[in-house]
Amino acid sequence: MKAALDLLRDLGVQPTPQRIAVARFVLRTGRHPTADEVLAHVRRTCPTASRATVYNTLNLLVDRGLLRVQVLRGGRAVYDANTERHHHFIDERTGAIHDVPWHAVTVGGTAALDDFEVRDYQVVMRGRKRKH
Amino acid sequence: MKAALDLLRDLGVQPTPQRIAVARFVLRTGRHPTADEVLAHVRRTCPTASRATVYNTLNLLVDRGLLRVQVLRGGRAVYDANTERHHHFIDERTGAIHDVPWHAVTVGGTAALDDFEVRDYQVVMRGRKRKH
DNA sequence: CATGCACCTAGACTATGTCTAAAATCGGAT
DNA sequence: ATCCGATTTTAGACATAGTCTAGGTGCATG
Repeated sequence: MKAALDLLRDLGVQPTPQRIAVARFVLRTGRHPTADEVLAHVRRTCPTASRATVYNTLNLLVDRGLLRVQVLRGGRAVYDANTERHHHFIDERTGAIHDVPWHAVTVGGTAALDDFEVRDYQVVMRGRKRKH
Repeated sequence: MKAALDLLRDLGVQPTPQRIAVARFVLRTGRHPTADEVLAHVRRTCPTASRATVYNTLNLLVDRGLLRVQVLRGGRAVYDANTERHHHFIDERTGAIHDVPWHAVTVGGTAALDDFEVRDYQVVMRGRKRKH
């Protein structure tokens, strides 16, 4: 994983401390943080960071394709650094969201739907994460 | 489809005019209305109906299993009278949500996931509805 | 130093949904 | 019919997520 600094530069975006802090956190974590979780984390190194800046930066990264946004956890938007196609598993107990690799699940029949031209899809699963 | 009045009685719930109006609309429409759409419709016959009552009644029907709630359309909850298992197709242009019959799409591999015990799942598709 | 530009901040604003206190209504007992 | 307690409804306050705006800061350039 490239440094957040370089990633921002590659986008032609000024690498301000606020943007670096957002990018560092959200692109490295394997979790699926909400905007407020990002804000809370960014404030640890950048205490005056505002809500608007965090949202602006997240939306910027989404626009540029480095990040995906999904409305999953009870109607809140979560940001997902995994931009490859994948499915999602939501733990009923904890609310945690886990990525499921694309090829772990097979889906058939979407091309045969008469009424719908399917351009994208994903499987959203719910249940319990197994302990090992 | 039974009358809304009888459905409410079967649930052991007092069939007030407000509840009947909510149930009639939401259980009969094939669309996937948001709470505000339900409220707007209910007010046509029951102009003083309040937001709280609509939410209370919708949540009641969800608890009793007559209705499903999904967070789909841009983070808003939509209510779905189709409580059978089915998938969803979201039209990118209009935002309209369409039901896709369970057997129109096949999903495999969910049982073989090592880390997750999948209790329920659905395929969420996006694209364009075909015109006929 | 003055100007302009990109950025950031605080807070106002909107929208969805929940909660509360008080008013209205219901059903049963008299 | 009337009273009473329980349920329901209402209006509005509140909570939360997210967007927008006005103003301020800092930096580069002339």
